[in-house]
Amino acid sequence: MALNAQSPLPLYHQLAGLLRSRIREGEYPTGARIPSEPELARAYGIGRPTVRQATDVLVRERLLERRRGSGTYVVEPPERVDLFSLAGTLASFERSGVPVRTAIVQRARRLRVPDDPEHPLAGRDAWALVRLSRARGKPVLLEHLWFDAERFEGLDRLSLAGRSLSQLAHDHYHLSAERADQNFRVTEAQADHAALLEIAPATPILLVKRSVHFRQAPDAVFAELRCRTDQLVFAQTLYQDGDPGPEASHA
Amino acid sequence: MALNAQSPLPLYHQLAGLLRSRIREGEYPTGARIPSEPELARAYGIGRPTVRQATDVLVRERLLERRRGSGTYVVEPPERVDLFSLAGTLASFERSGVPVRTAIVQRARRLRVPDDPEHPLAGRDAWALVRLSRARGKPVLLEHLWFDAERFEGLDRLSLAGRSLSQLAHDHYHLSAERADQNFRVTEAQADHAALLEIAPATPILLVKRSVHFRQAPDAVFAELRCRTDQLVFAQTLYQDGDPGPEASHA
DNA sequence: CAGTGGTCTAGACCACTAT
DNA sequence: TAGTGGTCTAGACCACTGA
Repeated sequence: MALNAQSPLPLYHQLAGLLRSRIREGEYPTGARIPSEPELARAYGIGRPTVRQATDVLVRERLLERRRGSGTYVVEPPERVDLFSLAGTLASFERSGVPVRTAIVQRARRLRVPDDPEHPLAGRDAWALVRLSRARGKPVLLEHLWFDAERFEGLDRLSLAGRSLSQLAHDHYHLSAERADQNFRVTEAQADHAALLEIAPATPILLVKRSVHFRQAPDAVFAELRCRTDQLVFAQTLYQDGDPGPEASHA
Repeated sequence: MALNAQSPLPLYHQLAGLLRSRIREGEYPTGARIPSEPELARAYGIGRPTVRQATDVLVRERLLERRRGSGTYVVEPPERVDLFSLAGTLASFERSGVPVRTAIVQRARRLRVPDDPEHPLAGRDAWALVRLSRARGKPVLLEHLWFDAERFEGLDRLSLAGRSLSQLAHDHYHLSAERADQNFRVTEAQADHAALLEIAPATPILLVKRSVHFRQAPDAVFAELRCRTDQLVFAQTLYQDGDPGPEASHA
């Protein structure tokens, strides 16, 4: 439970991780106030600036929120964009009462990715799998995913059902997604995709191509998402980076 | 040029602004190294932690990049998502050699926004305007924009042509966009929209509805973007918030 | 090797919130 | 008024980069 000053991992990072898991495990539930900065500093025998550095990380992750004069609080559900799917969207639907169920259509198999100028893994070995998500009994999202075979050694032996793939990448491979490039186009569904999505062939659907970048490995994951926007509206929230917001308003 | 310790604006924020304008004005061009942290601290008579706090802001804005042992450098063009349009996309096309031209289709006029559950300004007064963007001579993006009339008092008297609307909001109204919610659907173009986009009526297009939130004013801007993805692929980059990245790799 | 950013301490004063 | 977060100082040691 204590922090290790000898560890190569900085103290503020250790503390951030500690607080993060306490929040996830419910010790500090949503809306709760975490111990004050001086308290944490005393408790862990570190300086207050180091405590702030740790909570800074979590504030930027939108897990914590500071209220001057009052305390630091655990914030409402993250509502983050999940870079591995449109799961951010789907999760928000779950909350609104519409359950979303995701099933594996095709288990992970290793293959050589064929040539495709838009596919960052083209010509390399990858694990490929296909998932289908349903809401209100209707299929709404078909995902084709490719994972760099070297980076994700042994992916086929992991159980993927019902697990967040970004969580999996983090826990099993110590990879954290940093950035994703994606683009949007309207296309007509191919016959096989249409069948899975239960629509007529050539029905226009939303096609999103997404490339996920990790700090240690750019372009390690690629995904094609096909969305039935007649059944589910796909949403996201964008945050403008930068200013944590100064205390005073400008004159 | 000096910092003012009496100002209600924090020192680190003043310094961040100073550095930001020097970068914009070309004093520190792309790729250049800015003065070291100790140098800046000496030059402005402040502590090094305060200098770091200032450059932290710019690092999060992706304007600066730190290289340990070497220095802090001005980073390649921002490539940010412009919350007022798909201009991030369009700008990147500009760089790739495809010029994009935007014209006002309908000048700003004040109106009462009709009822619409998806329109955050419904029932309130707003400035409404319409823009059309072309690439390679073909229309690719039709934007309907609504600005809260109270927040954007006098918007009709400003010249909007060729100006970034987020720059305008910042310069004239001291509003900086913080967050945007948006959703994506495939729809069939209405007759009037189809005419402007030079496509057949009922052609499927991408419809993006976006609500822009400011620190001081949530939901002050709303936009409907209609995109011809057959001509231009709409792209964006998402950044995972959080970790600035610790120094050491984990064991 | 000198200089850089990365981390950390031990204080300090302030504006603000809750009571 | 006591406690909170917001800002700031003046140091320190370290790992790393580049000449």
